[in-house]
Amino acid sequence: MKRIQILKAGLKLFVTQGLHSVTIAQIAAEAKVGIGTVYRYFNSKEDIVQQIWVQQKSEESSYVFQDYAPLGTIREQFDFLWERVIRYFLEHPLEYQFSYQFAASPILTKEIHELAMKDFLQFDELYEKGLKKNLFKPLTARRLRLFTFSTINGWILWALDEKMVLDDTTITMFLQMSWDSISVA
Amino acid sequence: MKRIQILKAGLKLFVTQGLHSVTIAQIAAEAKVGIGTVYRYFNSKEDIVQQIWVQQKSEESSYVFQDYAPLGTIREQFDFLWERVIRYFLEHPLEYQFSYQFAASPILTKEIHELAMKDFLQFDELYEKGLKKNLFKPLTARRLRLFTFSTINGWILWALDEKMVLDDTTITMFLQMSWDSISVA
DNA sequence: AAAAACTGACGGAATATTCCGTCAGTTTTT
DNA sequence: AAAAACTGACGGAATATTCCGTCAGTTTTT
Repeated sequence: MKRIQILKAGLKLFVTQGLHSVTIAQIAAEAKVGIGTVYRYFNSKEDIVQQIWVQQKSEESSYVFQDYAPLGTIREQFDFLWERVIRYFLEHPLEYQFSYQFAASPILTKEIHELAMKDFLQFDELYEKGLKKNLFKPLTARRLRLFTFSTINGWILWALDEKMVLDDTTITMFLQMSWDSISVA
Repeated sequence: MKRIQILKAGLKLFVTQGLHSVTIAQIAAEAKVGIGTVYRYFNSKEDIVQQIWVQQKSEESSYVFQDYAPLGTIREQFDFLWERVIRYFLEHPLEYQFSYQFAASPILTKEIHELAMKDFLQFDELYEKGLKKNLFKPLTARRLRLFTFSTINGWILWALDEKMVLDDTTITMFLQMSWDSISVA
């Protein structure tokens, strides 16, 4: 419980103030917890960041894959999953910003990334199936997934930045754009 | 001269170690400059980051728009400019990572972003022309530009990460994907 | 030779981290 | 079943450590 409080507090502060200007004492205060307690659960500020990342990716994937069954056409599955990703981030702007800001941070090792990403590998199965049916441009499943993700990722960034209203029509168009970019003409 | 040395040193250290773990003394050492000298040119670490950003975007845009003349088809202009963007980043991985890592940082204010982005507005003219000819999906020029940029941005991230070999064929395909995502079917 | 630029040792403020007493809850003893 | 002993999470004061930013002395430029 306290551990989660600390993670949430850290996430909020890191996103709004930037890693370097957040002190452990601030995190403790925001989490309504003693400073010592922070050290009971974490070794350092970097450790907190790493654990937020893992926790975060885990929450994301639960949301995305909840009730997911790979039925229907590839396109339907594609839309189902990516729409979930989009909605998750739009509903959790703080978490999104954290995700964006730290994705390329040197604090997160390759090991942490792999650990955190393992739940997202289901995406690759989808792309594999699409490739077999010659729906996609000739890249590996992994690369197609990364491509779609980075597209969506950047798009959400400015959608939040410009406080765009994201109704169903907009999201549908966006999924169409993502699809068009990887599918064969 | 020393100012530029400091900016380059800061960029390198921030990217490889992360903002919070880089000290002014480290930057001074890397730049082969006294600590006091850093304070002669900059007020703080945050100030250094902001000035790196501005400097960086300025170098990028010089590279991208060098010898650019809006001739030929929209598609040709599109390819010309975005290929330049891609090549710039591929040739400057450190600069790319800096750009990626700090794009969403709370250190960079809206003012800094606007200042740094003003040289890239030429892109919007291109998109405006394309919109007039009904080549693109019905979004604003600004949004189409941001969309393409985020696509390319994310793509370069994993290209560098996976140490992909980026020959002309790959770049051509990639430009095709970016084009496909915004053009009308 | 005067002014400007530079250097890096140093003091002290800021911050991280440790350490220990407290106390609510649990287990053992009587 | 009451009392005593035990446990370990917790908080925050104390301490260790880092890091900033200044400034006296030095070098370079004009």
